Amino acid sequence: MHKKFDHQAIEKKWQEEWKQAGLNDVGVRDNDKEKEYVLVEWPYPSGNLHIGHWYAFAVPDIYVRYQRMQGKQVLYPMGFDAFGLPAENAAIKHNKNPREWTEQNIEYMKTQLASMGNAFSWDKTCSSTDPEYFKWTQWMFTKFFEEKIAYRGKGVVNWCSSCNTVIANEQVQSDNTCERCDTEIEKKMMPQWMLKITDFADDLIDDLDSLDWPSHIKDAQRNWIGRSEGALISFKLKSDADSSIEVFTTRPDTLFGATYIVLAPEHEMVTKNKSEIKNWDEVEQYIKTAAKTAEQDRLDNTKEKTGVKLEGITAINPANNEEIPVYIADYVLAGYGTGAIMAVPAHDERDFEFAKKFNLPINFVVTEVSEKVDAAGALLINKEGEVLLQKRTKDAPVDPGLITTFGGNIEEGESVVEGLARELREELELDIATNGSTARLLYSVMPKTHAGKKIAVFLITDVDDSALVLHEGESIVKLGSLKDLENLKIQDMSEVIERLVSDGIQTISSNAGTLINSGEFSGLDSEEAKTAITEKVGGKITNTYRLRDWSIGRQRYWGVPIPIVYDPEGKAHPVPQEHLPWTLPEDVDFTPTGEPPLTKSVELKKRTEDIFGEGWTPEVETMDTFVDSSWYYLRYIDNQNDEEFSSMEAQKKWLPVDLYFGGAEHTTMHLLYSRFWQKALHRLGLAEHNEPYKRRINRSLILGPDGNKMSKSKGNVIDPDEQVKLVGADTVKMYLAFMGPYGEVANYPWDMGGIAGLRRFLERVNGLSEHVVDNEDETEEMTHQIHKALKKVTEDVLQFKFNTAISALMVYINEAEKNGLSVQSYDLFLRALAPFAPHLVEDLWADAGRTDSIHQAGWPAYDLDLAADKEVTIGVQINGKMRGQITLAPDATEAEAVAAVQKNEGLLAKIADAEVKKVIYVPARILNLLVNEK
RNA sequence: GCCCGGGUGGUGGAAUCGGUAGACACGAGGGACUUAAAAUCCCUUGCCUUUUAAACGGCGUGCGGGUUCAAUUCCCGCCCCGGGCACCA
Repeated sequence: MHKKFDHQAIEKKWQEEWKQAGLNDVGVRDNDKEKEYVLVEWPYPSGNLHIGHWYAFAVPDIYVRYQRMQGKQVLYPMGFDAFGLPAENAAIKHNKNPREWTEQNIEYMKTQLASMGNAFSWDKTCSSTDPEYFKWTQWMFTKFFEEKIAYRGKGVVNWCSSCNTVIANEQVQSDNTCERCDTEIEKKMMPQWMLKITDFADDLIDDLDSLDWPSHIKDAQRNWIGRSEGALISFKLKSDADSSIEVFTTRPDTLFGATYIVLAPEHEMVTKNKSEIKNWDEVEQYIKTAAKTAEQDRLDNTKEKTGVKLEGITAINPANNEEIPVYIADYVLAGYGTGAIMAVPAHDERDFEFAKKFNLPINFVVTEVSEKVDAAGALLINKEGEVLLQKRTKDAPVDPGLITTFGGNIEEGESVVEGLARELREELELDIATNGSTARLLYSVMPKTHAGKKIAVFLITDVDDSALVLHEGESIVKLGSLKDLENLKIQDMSEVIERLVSDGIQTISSNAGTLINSGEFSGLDSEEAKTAITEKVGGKITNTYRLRDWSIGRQRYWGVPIPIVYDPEGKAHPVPQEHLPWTLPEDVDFTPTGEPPLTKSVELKKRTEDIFGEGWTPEVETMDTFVDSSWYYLRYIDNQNDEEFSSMEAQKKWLPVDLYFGGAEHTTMHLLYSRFWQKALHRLGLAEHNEPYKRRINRSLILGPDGNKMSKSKGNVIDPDEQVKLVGADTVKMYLAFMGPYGEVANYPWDMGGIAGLRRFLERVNGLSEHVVDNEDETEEMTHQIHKALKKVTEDVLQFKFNTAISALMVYINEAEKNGLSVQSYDLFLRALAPFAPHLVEDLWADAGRTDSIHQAGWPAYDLDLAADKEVTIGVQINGKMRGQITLAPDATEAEAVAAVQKNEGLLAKIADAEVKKVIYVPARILNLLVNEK
């Protein structure tokens, strides 16, 4: 009889034992082994471990323990990201110093973390609030300051009135609210400490190629950085030959079509030219209104365009020297590009909208022509812009405005154009016959896409003398009269355009194509024209980015003080290294007032004057906590070093991080910031590597049992401490690992029944010793089974498919309980389970008389021959239908397979006397017999 | 609108260089043990037709087509869900 599975006793015993033995410390013990740096995001010490922490730390621990057993020296550090608002808010509430609250929480959380029984390298820990840590955060900041990577900028910032601080763009949610407290964000103009992340934008995009990250994370970062390739072009002002407006455009090829200029309302040119502007009152009024309009409303692109013309100011289009008007409009953003655009209404939808409203000229300068046609629908619009027929079916009578399906049925031998032409003619004939059609004048303007495909567009001037334009995908233009649709000929697009324009019809398209109406550049295609035209007008090919510089100043207390002091003239100076850490003063009232709490510190002011002299003042802002976490992986590896933040030697040994597990929410924040930080250090010669993380795995979310995100208000929170007490750490860990593959973009609901299943499994493991037989008494099949399981587990763990790895162990135990397993196999099985259920397995290992730790016993190697199946059952198909199965050696020949069928009565009966024409046999997969049907 | 993912039993999920769909687990149903319950063990469990039962057969991986001896897997079109970006010139 085996002993009871007393998880509480086992966990306590072995956690203590491992700690005593320093089993999980990295130390120097394994210095000669291959290194592997496995990183998980350090937690904020909120004082309570939640199930997400378990998922984040305990599941990767399987991989860590596996690699250690494989003989690697694995660094798996844990620390605390402990600055930030919750501590400060708690401090306000309890009238304590946030440090006290934080340190208490860290101590408590350490005990919770210990309950996981993870193989954390506690000898390599660090915490962001430790002065020995933030001393280096400050030191790096001063280096960045010296190199102008950190600078005092002035700009529009996101202000959260509830947190009483500035927050970064990345921390503003899509509905313009604060990430922390959901308060609506206001825009404020303030001096700001900034980090020049935009300087690294190209590298941040280009170096993604070298990283072994899931492509969706790379895509998200590229998207976030938002590089646009284009040109800067100067437009001279007519009123004042010396001044000009610079615009950014991605389409310099359309310069000849630029019929006006639009500036953002905040553009400096506006106030600078106040005296020139005749309608200043109106302009000023518009600027005021625009400033008041919430960012959100401005971003609502369904809203009708607004703007005001700057009377008295005109610009010269450098391509054709034409005089064009200048507007201000809020659809142009001050913070992107130059805050000014050249408007090309013929080839940009937004400009088109604006031009329509203000009755501005539209010049077509690009056509799309190609030989390829493949249409999916049709649209007919009359002169008034009313939709008469759109994608309608053949049988339905014409119902103006009705949207149904049309087209697509191309008959054999017809080209797509011919087919559509025929169908359209039939439609119209039917229409005229049945309804005495109203569809006399039909025009089409169809720059839209439908389901990702450009759809066909028809243009018909009237029934007797019609023109037809087909237009699809990248390009195509065909023109003909309705009478001879069969004899369509490709004609010059300019003819179509002229006709469209003379008829007052605009067809706008933002696609590339061939230039028309562009002087010497007509006939070039867009790509060639971009550089040629830019060159001609003295413009500059350049990139622009969506990414803004990182504003890191926070007007709160509990953060790293920005190590800057100002001389009596107000010039900023970095605090020299000898005075670091530049600590937080204690004499502060941190009740939020909107003023940084450090402003009122007498101690800080006195310290500054004592060191630097009278009249010197300290910087009173603290740093964004994302700064702290931008370099923690560098500190872990050399956490005792008081000479450097991290020695080159340590960096060479440990970096880059081999594997970084973390949450999807950090994709465009922490992950981007720390890549930037590493690159900045690298540029300064302080870091060995250019990228911090070689491989990244984003994990999914654990949902409540009801399938919703866990939250106190929903009452669906699973408390890990409670679960651990109930079923044990090993069970909780294995259950989390068993839910589904790790690192997928899928969220798993917690299932009470599911966790009970894992507990049952471990109970069976606990009793497995009763099924152990002498080595020579194990069946061949069972020897095969253990090696097969080992192979599967080994392969799956490397791919983070812990769920199927566990499944393989379950399959094995099902067999072992039935058929018995040898002493040898029991040993192998325990070792394979060790990373998953470290406590129980260690205990069973000791029970089996072993005095070493199973975690140092080495990963069980499998024998490929033993793991291979001796025979396989394959499906037999007759004419492609599954009709039975046969069992063969995996490498059986076709003749052997057919012979097996001959011996199978059921299958023979199905073939009967039909003639077998062909045999398709894929060894170990399928046998398909093609026979003549009788 | 653009860019990524993803749709498989009652549930979580297996299986994709095309080759017996539903491993493993949960849940459910039935049985054993028990005075009883819990726990444990055994059996059944994609759907449909038929049947005491089974066999046989048919259908089945979001929908509609296609390629193939063979499609969850490849191709075309569509629908739905999740994530990122978005008046970014």
